[in-house]
Amino acid sequence: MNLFTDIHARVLEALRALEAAGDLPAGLDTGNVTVEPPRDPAHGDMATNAAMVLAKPAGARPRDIAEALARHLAEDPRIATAEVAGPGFLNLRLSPHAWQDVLRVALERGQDFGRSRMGAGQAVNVEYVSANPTGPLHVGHTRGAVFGDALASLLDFVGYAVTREYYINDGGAQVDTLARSVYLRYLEAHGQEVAFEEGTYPGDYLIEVGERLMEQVGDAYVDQPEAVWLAEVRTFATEAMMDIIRRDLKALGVQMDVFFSEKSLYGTGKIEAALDALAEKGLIYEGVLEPPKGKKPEDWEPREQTLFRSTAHGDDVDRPVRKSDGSWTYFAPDIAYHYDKVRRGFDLLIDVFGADHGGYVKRMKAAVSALTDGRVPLEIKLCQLVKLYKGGEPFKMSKRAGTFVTLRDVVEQVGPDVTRFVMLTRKNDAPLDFDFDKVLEQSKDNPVFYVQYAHARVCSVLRKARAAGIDVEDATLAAADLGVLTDPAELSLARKVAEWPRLVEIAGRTAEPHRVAFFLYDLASELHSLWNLGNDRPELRFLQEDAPATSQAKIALARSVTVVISAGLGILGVTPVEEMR
RNA sequence: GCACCUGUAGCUCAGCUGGAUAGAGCGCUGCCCUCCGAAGGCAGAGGCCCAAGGUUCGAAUCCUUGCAGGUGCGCCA
Repeated sequence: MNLFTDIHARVLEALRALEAAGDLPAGLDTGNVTVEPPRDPAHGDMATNAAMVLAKPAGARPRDIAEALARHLAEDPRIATAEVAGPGFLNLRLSPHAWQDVLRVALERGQDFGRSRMGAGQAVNVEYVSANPTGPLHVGHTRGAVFGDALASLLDFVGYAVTREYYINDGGAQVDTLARSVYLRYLEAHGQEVAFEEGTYPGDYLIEVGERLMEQVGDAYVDQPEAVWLAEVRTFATEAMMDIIRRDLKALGVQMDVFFSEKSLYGTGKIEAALDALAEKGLIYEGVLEPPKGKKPEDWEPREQTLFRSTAHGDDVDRPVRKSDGSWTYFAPDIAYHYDKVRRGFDLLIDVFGADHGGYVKRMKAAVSALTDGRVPLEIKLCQLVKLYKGGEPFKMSKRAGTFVTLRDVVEQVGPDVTRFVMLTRKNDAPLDFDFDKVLEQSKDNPVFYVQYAHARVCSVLRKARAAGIDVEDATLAAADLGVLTDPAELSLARKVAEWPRLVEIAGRTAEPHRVAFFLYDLASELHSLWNLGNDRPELRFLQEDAPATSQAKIALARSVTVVISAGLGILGVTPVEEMR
């Protein structure tokens, strides 16, 4: 149930009636007709631009159309008044029972209030995190993980069939480096002195992996040449790292459906098959790239490589899929991976990348566009950097200084709920400040607290009502007579609740989960505002001790707010709290 | 040099994919507790929406150009 789309449909119906009556020419394009909440609430509950959009094609004056439309709409019982205003807006004011109905629906549907069929069950694959299995996840990955996860939940909520996927980069040379580094830790576990030279990973996190390797193989690899152990240790090390990564993701509340191994693309003909598919379209050729202008690499020399004609699909230059020594570039398995996703039947692909991979967007889109002849869209969401602060002071991340902040550090210090909410209080393409102290502050500066507080306040009212012997089960509240909710402050809050279904659809359409976080903040703000009015005006308090029926109506309003808050927090992956501590 | 992202209140940012007089929080100035938890609320001041053109009934939003900041740019994944 989305009151805005309902009224929108009603407006279109009225327009068709005007056409039928000859008041408007037939066959007008109503695609641009909108029904939205006006910026200024004084203008009413909803406004439609229909008259202005249609004036020109209909060859009529906007105000005339608006007035004719107003006469039709006034017949609808949900619409109290329809007034023409400004250049031709039609401002609608809904009758209180329209809003009261929304509250009833919210209580009846609970967590599913606002669920939409917008996605029409289309299969969408959301790929996120996809960090190299060579080290633990850090703060940057954390943002991508939270964003991707919330986006996946959001799309699910608006009616897509979502698959959450992690691409393991276990195919390249960095896995050999990982294996060698683990081997050093393994020798160390056997009591040897080792040195971590340039090109190895000296991080402490590999100590336990080396120890586990020792437990498993004893001294079998000690003082043996690489040929003996490299392949085995590579597999062991990647699996060990993926265990760590999975554990960290779990601590953050992220659960993947699929872990896809890059390695599985090698030696199986999958890369070749993907490139063959491109070759069949004449998009693969041998050639030499021009050096980038302005910033020419020191050791530039022309080389003949196998290239993908990505410029045919919107890229700026063609991209190599094979190095000059004949081995694959990173791009080649990536093409094969996306080809695989396409062949698994997804209608839409979404990749969540870090901002440092921005340069990769066009070629990846070009590849998918070429492989599917443009049938399967690939949307790439870039997450900007996270800037860390502690007590207002910038907090530099440095491996050498030992201030390498991992996902685990963050989650252990502030908890998964706070981490997730804060990471979603900014657009994905804007940089994010994360202050370890401020995010834990219990004040209204802190949006996490503010939203949770609103939820907890209502829970507290419910507890008190039960103690007073009032039935506040959702079913009872939904059946209560909500007609007593007529105060402007109460209707204003109900209006906000009614906006939720519309808001999630917008958030889903734009793939912007941060909109949910901002909406919850606004909603919480409205609740706090009404709550505070109760200080001076006792009749606005949710709990009316001597009037159970009135209490039920008012509590129904409050409860519907928490229904939306917990649904919204659910999308963000945050657990609502019942009381503050 | 090129590509992508970002320029909105003193600060940090929203702005519903073109709507009416541009919003919130912090900070600043004043109010409101024998209270349903004030861990909060109310009011006020504060704007050339980076700049200049264009598109149209209408632009912070779309297009062009410029300026500023960030990110990236063939054998790194």
